[in-house]
Parts: sequence; structure tokens; C-alpha cells
Amino acid sequence: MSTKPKSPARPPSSAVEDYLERILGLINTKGYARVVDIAQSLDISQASVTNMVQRLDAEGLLNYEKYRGLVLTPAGEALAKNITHRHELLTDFLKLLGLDDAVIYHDVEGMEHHISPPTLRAIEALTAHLTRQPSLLARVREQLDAN
Amino acid sequence: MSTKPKSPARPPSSAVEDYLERILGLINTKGYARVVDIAQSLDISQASVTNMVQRLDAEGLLNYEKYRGLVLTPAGEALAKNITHRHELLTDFLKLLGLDDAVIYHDVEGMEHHISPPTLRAIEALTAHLTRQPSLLARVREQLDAN
DNA sequence: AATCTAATTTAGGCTTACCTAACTTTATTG
DNA sequence: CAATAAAGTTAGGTAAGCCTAAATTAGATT
Ligand SMILES: [Mn+2]
Ligand SMILES: [Mn+2]
Ligand SMILES: [Mn+2]
Ligand SMILES: [Mn+2]
Repeated sequence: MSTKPKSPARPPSSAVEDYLERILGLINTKGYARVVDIAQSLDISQASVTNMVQRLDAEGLLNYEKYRGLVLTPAGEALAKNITHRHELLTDFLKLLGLDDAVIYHDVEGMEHHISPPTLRAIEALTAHLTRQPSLLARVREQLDAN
Repeated sequence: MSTKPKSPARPPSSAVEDYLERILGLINTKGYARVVDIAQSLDISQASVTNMVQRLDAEGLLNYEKYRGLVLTPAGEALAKNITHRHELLTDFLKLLGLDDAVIYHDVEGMEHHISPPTLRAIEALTAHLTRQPSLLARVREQLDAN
């Protein structure tokens, strides 16, 4: 059987992607993701996190037991890994250009939600090739530092 | 005297940037931007456009005369030119990678709102240098076409 | 000038995604 | 094991951005 389409199945919102990305990150580093952890990590109130977690449960992206905890479903984990991949690839690309880490983080956190698969693949390929062209990168950074 | 800060002066939302960008575009191509033009062009209802236009007037980004028309203020025009610049630069960059026009348009329309000045300058410099490296670009596109 | 039509505005609603304050449940600890 | 503290939930709100339907205004047509 195929996965059941809850509705027309809109693409996940930026907020949903950010929650899933962070939940996966917390699970990978702490072993679990409690409401209070997610709230601190995203700088959002616990009440808002509870609300979103219940919604993600209803949408089949995670299993949530009230007052207990949560685990990502296969669908939720797939989305989480996907957004994480976009985040990492964009970060790698911008690092090549010698940008400040804080700037990179801020911009990536927004842009990651608007990159389609073809664009992602293109930037991935470009990043790989640029890594083998330190001379070109050096010239780019040189021009940037000159202002 | 300086321009008056209406409030803490948050950065313009993506919606505000999209409206301003489109209004400037319509003025540049048709000479004017009526509510009905903006609505058609953004595929948003006329009622929503009226609402936003009144808000942009209140925020000092354009001057609106009810039932008549609108003109961008210097502040609104500056913002409009700025977002337009981000749009064009990102488009130029992605065009280098040989992506489909529709994909480029879609992704740029989202990403343009999340690019800080340093990142924009870096991509600008990279685009300039890549333009002089057709061989590298050819290799990148080659790898992309191979899947 | 009265009428018809296109453009615009207003009124009333909806959804997403956040908030604070108050309450409940679970975990810790003396 | 009762009391306190921490975590989580619920209730009630807000603001941005959108919508449709029902006025209203302006411009064009007879
Ligand atoms: Mn993000
Ligand atoms: Mn991210
Ligand atoms: Mn846009
Ligand atoms: Mn744009």
C-alpha cells in the first residue's frame, strides 16, 4: 500500500522543516528531543512547541505520547534528513566563499526552504568542482576582502 | 532630519518585498501599477492588494490616493530596487549553472528574501569570476547532465 | 444625463505560527 | 511518601496574509 495522503498534501512549511531538522539534530546529539529541549533550541515557547508537536503527530511525521516523548516516523525522518542535507550543502557552499559563520547560519536557515532539487544538485556539483579550484576561490575572496 | 522610524522598524517581510518588487516592475514596463495589475501579476485577490497598498502607504513606502493610483516614495523605491537587485543577481548566478528558467524563477523568488549583503557580494564576485571560467562551468554542467 | 461596467474598497473570515498565563502531570528530593 | 520543582498542556490572544461576497466609486456608453 502507498502512504495515505492526508489532504492535497501541501509541501511542508518552513516552520515544519525547522522543527523536524532540530528534532533530528537533538536526537542525534542527546538521544532524545523533549518539548523543553526543542523550545530552548529554537527559542520558541514550550506551549508553541507542544502545539506543533501535536500537529506533526496528527500529520504522521512523528509519534507523540502526551507528557512522555516523541519519535520520528519514517516519513518524518525522511523529511528531517532532507532538510538537513539542504542545510549542510548550502553551508558548505557558502563556507567556500569565506563568509562569516554567523552570516552563513542566518542566510542558510532561510534559504534552505526555497531550494529545489535541481538547484541543490547544481550547487552541489559546483561546490565539488570549486573545491578543486583553490586558485579561483582565492581570487574571489581577494576581491571580496578588497572592500 | 532623518527618516522617522514608525516603530522598532522591522525588516520588510517577504510579502512586502514581493509587492514592492512587482510594483516597480509594473511601473517600469507599463508606466503605472494599478491594484488590478498588481493583483493579476502576483495572482492575489484585488482585495488583498488594496489592503497591502494601504499598509505600504501607512508605512511610508508609497503614496496612495484611494481609487486613484500610487507612486513609490524614495524609501519604497530604494527597497524595490534593492530586492530587484537581489533577484537579478541570484538569477544570473543560477543561469550560469544551466538550470531551467522556471526552476530558477521559483527558487529565486523564495531565496531572494534571505540573502544578506555579504552573501550577496560573495555570490556576485563568484558569478563574475565563473563567467571568465567557461571550462569549469562546462565541467559542472557536464556532471549535472550525467544523471 | 442615466446606465452599465470595471475597478476598488469594505466587511467578515480563515490559517499559520507565534505568545502569556493558568493549570496539570511527572520527576525529584528531603 | 509528601512536598516542591520541572516539564508539559490548555485556554485565550495576536498579527500577518490571504480569501470571498457585498458595497461603492469612477469611467465609459448610449
Ligand atoms: Mn530554516
Ligand atoms: Mn537549517
Ligand atoms: Mn520573492
Ligand atoms: Mn523577486
